[in-house]
Amino acid sequence: MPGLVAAKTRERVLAAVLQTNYTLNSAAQSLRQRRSNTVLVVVPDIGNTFFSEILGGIEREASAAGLTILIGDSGRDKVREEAYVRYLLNGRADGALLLAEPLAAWFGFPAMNDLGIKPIVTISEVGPHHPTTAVTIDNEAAACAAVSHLIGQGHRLIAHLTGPVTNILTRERLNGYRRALRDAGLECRADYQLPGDFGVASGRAAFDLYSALTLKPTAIFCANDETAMGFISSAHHAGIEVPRDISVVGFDDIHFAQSYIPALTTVRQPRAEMGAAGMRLLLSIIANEAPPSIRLPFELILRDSTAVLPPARL
Amino acid sequence: MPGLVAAKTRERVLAAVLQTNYTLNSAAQSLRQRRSNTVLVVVPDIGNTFFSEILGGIEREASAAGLTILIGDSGRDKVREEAYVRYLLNGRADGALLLAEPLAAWFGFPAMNDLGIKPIVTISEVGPHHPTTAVTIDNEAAACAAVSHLIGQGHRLIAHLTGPVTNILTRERLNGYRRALRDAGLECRADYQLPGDFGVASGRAAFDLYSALTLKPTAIFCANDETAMGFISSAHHAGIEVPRDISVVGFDDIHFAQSYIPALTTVRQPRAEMGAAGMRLLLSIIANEAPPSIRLPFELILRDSTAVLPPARL
DNA sequence: AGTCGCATTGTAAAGCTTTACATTCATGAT
DNA sequence: ATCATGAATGTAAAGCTTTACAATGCGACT
Repeated sequence: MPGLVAAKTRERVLAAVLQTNYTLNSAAQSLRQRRSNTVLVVVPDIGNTFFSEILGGIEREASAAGLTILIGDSGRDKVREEAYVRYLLNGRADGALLLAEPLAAWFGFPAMNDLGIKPIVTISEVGPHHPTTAVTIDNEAAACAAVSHLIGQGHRLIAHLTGPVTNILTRERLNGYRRALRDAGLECRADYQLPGDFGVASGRAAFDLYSALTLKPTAIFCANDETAMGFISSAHHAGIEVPRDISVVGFDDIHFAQSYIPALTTVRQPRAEMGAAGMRLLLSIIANEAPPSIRLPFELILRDSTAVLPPARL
Repeated sequence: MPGLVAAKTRERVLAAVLQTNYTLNSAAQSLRQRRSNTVLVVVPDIGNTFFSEILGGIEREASAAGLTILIGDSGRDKVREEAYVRYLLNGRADGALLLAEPLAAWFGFPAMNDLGIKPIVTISEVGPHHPTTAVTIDNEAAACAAVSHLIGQGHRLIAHLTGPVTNILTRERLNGYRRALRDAGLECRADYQLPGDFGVASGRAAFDLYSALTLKPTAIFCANDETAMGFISSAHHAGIEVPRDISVVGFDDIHFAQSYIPALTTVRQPRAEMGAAGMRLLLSIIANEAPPSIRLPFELILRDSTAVLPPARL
């Protein structure tokens, strides 16, 4: 390899390259190398800011490894997600990073299962039916910490605005909520569990349910920040102020949480790091290793949407 | 073509396909077809919610046309954006949709200019130096409408929180702001133009500048919703309430604008439609047509962050 | 009945890069 | 001086699909 090529030869080649506008054709490259140097990232909803920061982490790690990321928006739609499964089978991507609980489709192809190691990593949500290597936080502990904080502030009547029933995160956070109440010897009322779906609108709708309650909760733990904002927004329009009349805790610490009025008390997930860690796991799997799943720490961020319960209201 | 293939032959082939787990290899396909059936979408910041909805529109139109979209986050970084230019040259994408003013790099390759028609469409921002086919709104008129609304509410002292100086949108919206003032015979004070950069933090910083003004504006027109939220958030912490003490108008009508407290008066851009229209333009260019640029209508959305100026304060 | 044309099927090449292998050359050692 | 070893260069094939072209066959028309 010493001389590699003579200087003048190199020069002539480079000149020719410039003249001809020669560039590598990545299709031919992929074909011969039998890999695409691309990883697929499937997000359930690209409009949801929660995923953006994760994508940032993924992107950073991917470009460091010289990989391209192909972002697919499944819209939580089965058919669309199945279309993305094809991307792996077609060789358009070497592996997939799923930002939602993986559908069965990801495991329905022998080609996928033939490999002892599946080039799939799940971030944030881990599926109980089809376990993959995953990056998560301890949602139950986080929810428990959030609710315990409210209890510490003197709240005894604490509602929970849940996520969509089918989602694993919803169940985990609900369990954490229940555990915190139980540990404090508080009652776990069924009518205090308000249904939501992680969307702003469902937060608004939840406020109507709250309004209809005869014994009003003094605090509410929301399954994510968006629903919390929807709830607070509706409350504001009804003359109910946060945290004066009710304390609200969110989940995720999305970008706008700290600029909201009131600034939102919430649980921060290290989203960029989750994305980066997920990508590193995937690279490791593609390199035929079998890395263990990762659980990252969460952090309770105290801001202005929660307050100590005035003694008079106890 | 009548019989095409006999039923039993078809059956046998299909059986073989199943047995062998045969799937089309897209690399080979791209290589032979000399196109990738993929379009590149370059966003300056995937974490910015403004772009999400545009992406949604692009995605919808693309999947209808059987195309894959490859989303690249340039991070407003020249080097990274130049890397994406390669995607076109490499044949990894058949065309590009740019969600920011295109850099010179997009036009630096003969291969690109050789084609009379460049497979590039710009959405939202159109570059004056390197004009491409584009989808825009009339930013100047929109800004003018927003400021005129404030004037109609009795405001005479109206500030403007600008975007980053290098951005074309900043200039257009600033022009609209000035025009509205001029048309109303109002003074256009230099110290009422507060610098921003479309980020929440710059909105916060702008509030400090506002605080330092001796003659306080009674209204402010912000170049986008994020800076408006930053401004309002800081104001709130300082005991200045919107719209009681100052009216605020944003721009973009991002997802959270209506759930903000107060709900934001803002200019709505038809983002999904802008994305869809951009994709249609690109498809048309790829099909070797030369479609004209498109200008879509905007809409002034009146919410709670603006109010009629009390006569006492005139 | 022969020829022409249409339709279908089959075969081969093109598309561009990478990898593997063979060949050549040079250098060092026996 | 010859052989062996290593490096460097050159050649060919592989990777998978699509497209173009040739060939085959059948039916219809003259």
